[in-house]
Amino acid sequence: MARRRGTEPGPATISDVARRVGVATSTVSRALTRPGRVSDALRLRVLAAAAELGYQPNPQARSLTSGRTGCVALLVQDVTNPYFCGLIRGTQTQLRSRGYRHLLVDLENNDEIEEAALAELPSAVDGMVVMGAHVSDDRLREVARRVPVVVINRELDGVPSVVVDTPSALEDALQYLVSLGHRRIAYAAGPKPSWSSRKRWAALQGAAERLGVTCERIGPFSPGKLAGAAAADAALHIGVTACIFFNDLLAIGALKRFAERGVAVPGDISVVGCDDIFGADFCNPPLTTITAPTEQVGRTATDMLLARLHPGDAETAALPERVKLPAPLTIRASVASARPAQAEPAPPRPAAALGETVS
Amino acid sequence: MARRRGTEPGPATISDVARRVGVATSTVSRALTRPGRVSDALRLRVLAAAAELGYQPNPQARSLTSGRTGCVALLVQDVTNPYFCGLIRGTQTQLRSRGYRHLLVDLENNDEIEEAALAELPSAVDGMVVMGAHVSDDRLREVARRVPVVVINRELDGVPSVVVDTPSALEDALQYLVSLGHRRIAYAAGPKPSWSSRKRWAALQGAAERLGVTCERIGPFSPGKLAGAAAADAALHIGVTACIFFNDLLAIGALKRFAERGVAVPGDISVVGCDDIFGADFCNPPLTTITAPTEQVGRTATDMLLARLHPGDAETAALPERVKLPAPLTIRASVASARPAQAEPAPPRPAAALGETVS
DNA sequence: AAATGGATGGCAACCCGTTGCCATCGTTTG
DNA sequence: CAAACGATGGCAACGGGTTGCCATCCATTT
Repeated sequence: MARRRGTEPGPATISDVARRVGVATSTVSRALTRPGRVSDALRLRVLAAAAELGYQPNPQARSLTSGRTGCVALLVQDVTNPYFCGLIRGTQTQLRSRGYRHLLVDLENNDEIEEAALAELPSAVDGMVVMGAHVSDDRLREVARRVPVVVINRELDGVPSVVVDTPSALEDALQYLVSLGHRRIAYAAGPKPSWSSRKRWAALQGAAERLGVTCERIGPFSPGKLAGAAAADAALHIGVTACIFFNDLLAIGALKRFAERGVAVPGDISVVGCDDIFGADFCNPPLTTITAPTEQVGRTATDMLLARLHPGDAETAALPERVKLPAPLTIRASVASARPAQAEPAPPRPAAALGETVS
Repeated sequence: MARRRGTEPGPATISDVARRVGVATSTVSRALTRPGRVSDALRLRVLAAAAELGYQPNPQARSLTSGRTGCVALLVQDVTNPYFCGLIRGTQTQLRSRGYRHLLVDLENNDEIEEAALAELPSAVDGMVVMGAHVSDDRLREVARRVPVVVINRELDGVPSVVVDTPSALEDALQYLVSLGHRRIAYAAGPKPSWSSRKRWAALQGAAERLGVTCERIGPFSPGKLAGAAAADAALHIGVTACIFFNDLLAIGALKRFAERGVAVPGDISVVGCDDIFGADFCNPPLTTITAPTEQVGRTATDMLLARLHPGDAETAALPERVKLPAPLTIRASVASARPAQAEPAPPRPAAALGETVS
């Protein structure tokens, strides 16, 4: 191990400061972390000495005794998906303001990585905000017993959660489509294990029944632009006049596929997405979608976590166990009235030039 | 401090394992970290006991003696900008594969946050990958003396760097525009302190001179979609037939503004972006842009950092100090031939000169 | 004047691993 | 058969702070 040489190498330690001031290390420690525990005069001398020496407490040493690491982990399914940008920002902002550092873990949509992260992180962080699709509810509860956890877009007993109320907005969206004359509508589902996708589908089913229209499920599709092409083909195949997609990525991928096949959006088919990710407002046509307040989700989840980390703090006191954030339906140009009734589903038109606007 | 109660609460420690096996903690430590230093028989017994107790070494304690934290920080200007998604992914992948954790710091395009991060992080991480616009070269060098640093998209002596060779591609882009008949071209610059924007502008100036066309600079603009509207207006104001934007965000913002003002792209004005961010391929019209290999940038920068953290490792040995990654010009629909003769007196360059430059 | 008590600072144990050095023991070598 | 040596495991000192508990000291209170 590297021993202290005569001259002082590495960064200043607490005992350097103590020596300088002529007090015990314990006193320096208290001067820095327990304001009020030492006299003001002494505290100022300690602060001055610390500043002179450029002293910075060693976070590792501090966390060894305190048991706290000053780190909070955010687990996201796929950083490549712009949906998560807002989430990251919201989390980041709140953590910084409370002096925490932010460990980011990209699960790369991979269940092994997800499980590995869930197994190893609890010993390295003070808390976790988890948005993972593969882990089971039970396993998540188990992890939550080891370290404070807040889950996003999933609800389970015993673990605080923040969810976006996309399902309610989907009911609005369906009603909106029906009001425009659509009767046969499809839902392009997300991945099998996705809690969100199941909830969305359940809401749509219920609403379709109430409204007396058919809503068929197609998929599951993996939530990427590529799968959007498959979803588009499937929607065309069953001959619906409108399709609601599990998320915008899928919808945007479908938009491209429709254009390739010469199917006009919204002329031949109306498209609704979910989440309102970056790009949903400038794709072609701009997407009617459900706007998820992702940054607020990140902020809220982080606040809830911090409240559990510091019980008794006024700032974050009295946050409920479960938060459901409203998500407005954002109307853009990808939805229009259903075309007058047809006997047969629309046959694909001859392929148009890529990117050509069919309107 | 929470003392051990009779029953064992918290996670198992090394001395729990030692007691179980009936050896000293030092022996357990060596059995786990110095294969060969203890007999195989004993090592197996230790491993078995550790597994039974679910023992996980405490990362904090470990880093206290070793001096290494197992964390690497990535500093990005603005996580809200999808440009950084690829960067994050690339960094994340490499770090994970080498057993490091990933601290993400969003600088929120704010110089105070940037400086605070640069001041505090060195004591908390083993190394940093920095993509920050506000910090000065000198300050960065100073930080790099405290902790290994790799910078992205900036070159300075003494600090390893990874840059995207957008400037070269911009020269190609300019030549491409000229070959299509454009003579008056604008460059919408990024933020003043941006190293990248300066380099891009320098490359364009040089190329414009060689090609005998005018390239005017407008801006600086902050790199967001909103500023894109201002940039669009400025480009229209000076009456160019093509505009190259500092980045795609700006270009996409401009696209929207052009549409609002009834200016056809590429009919009335051609648009070129930089970076090929998420959305550049499905905006309207799809953007001709320069594709930055962001994920590769993240991977390369991380590899370079790890090479410095583990000198003598075969895997990452022999990486140069400076890496420049090529960025192809990606042609989409936002560029077209300049409209025939305008009121503006185009310099009478013979078309022949153009033919030669078309590649 | 004695008793009570709050403010202040020091001592030393402790958090959990890591590692330099030494003791022991069995084995190989001359 | 003794000297030398390699393999193996233990002791204890760290690393850099934090905190329970105690000793002082001075100021009230009665």
